[in-house]
Amino acid sequence: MVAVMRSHPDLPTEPNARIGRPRSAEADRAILAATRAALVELGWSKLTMGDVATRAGVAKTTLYRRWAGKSELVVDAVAVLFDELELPDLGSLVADVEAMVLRFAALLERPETRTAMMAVVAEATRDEALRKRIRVAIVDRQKVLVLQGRARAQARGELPYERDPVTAAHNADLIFDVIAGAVVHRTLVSAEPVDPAWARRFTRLLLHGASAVTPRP
Amino acid sequence: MVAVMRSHPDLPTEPNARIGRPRSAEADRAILAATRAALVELGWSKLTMGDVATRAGVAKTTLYRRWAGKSELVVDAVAVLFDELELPDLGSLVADVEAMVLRFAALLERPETRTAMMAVVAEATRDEALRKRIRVAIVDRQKVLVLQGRARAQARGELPYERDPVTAAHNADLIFDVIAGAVVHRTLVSAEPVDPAWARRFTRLLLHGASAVTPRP
DNA sequence: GGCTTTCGCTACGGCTCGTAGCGTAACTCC
DNA sequence: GGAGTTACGCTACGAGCCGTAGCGAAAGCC
Repeated sequence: MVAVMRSHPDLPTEPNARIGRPRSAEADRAILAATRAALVELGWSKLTMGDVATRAGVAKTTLYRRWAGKSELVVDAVAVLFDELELPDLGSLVADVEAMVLRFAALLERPETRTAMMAVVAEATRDEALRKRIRVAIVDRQKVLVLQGRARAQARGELPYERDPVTAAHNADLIFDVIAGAVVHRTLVSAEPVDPAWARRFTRLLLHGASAVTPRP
Repeated sequence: MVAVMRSHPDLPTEPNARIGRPRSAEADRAILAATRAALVELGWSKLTMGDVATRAGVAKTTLYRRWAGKSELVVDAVAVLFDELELPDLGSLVADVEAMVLRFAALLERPETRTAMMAVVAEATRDEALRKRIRVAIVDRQKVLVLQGRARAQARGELPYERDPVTAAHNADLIFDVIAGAVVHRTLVSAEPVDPAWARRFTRLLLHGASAVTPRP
């Protein structure tokens, strides 16, 4: 997540231990924290590199030595928040999904992530490198949770084991897009809260389908 | 969709027929078209008001007389594209949903919408007025399609009629967030194509649930 | 001590923003 | 036809941010 834009890769010496003055890890910490603070106070669009540098007590040039621009910086600043996400084990697939939805939504409702996520994804539509950065720093880590949840549910006998690995991967990707997409859309586009009642309705829909949301009399 | 920021509402005379030089409808057309062209060529972040004005053959001040800023302008410019969305009647709920998903995805894969949608939603997280503008200009019109689809499916006997109107509204909102959210997430975050195969898998999941994506032997 | 890299600082050209001020054009009401 | 009102194109401007260059000093390796 750190260590970006080094002038030239490790050709001369062995991979670890480069020469010259090392980069201050403390500065990294301060910059990322300052970025999150600025996101909360100003939001994505009014956040400027100069302001972040001032908040962090660092020169503006130091920022540009490590991050190519605002988008890359914000991705790294927000990514650590997603690392706190964990899949709870509540004994049943329904309970696990519901809890996961609520945790994910709580994260998206924080002002930092709320204003940052959509913005960086928007930037990424025209920037392949940024897209990859978002994927490895944020998206892929969430997708792991889906895989964990499925494995648990299969062990419990709540979901069938898939024989074809291609189908299995397809299903995992699909379910991930549905869960993340629905929560994001509800939170950021519809701008309505993801409360326990919504999580319950959504989970019911996800597991049993639209035909079952209102059971026939 | 037009007619914004008029200096004072129609107090003196009757509602229609205001005094003074009327606004050029041709200019509106040219500006919105220029905005879409700029979105395609430059993308959201590099689009500037001055550039749009030049493309449209209009003075920059004319833009600011009608739109408060970039976000509002782009919302209106993209909104007309969503008006082309229609719900096909293919005889079954499955076929209708699949077709709708593909049409919606095709719209999101266009360069104009691709770069614009996420960006304006990101701006809207800190701007209630902009959020409302997006809702009435884009979101609510799509939600109607869900209501249409449900009505048809109910008439066909594919979905149960809901007695409680509150539950009915909840379900419609939920299904809307799931469909739109999943397609948007797949297209813009996962950055993978929504092809007929994906649409089929998604529709199956939506209608019958995760327990049914891989039928038990 | 030599070498290399990072750091803070200052300064800069370039771009975009959003507005003000003007004279002119278009339209309505009397 | 004239008076009143609003929209338009144009120019100019201060303000803010961007991203970089150039410097001397600091902090590590050989």
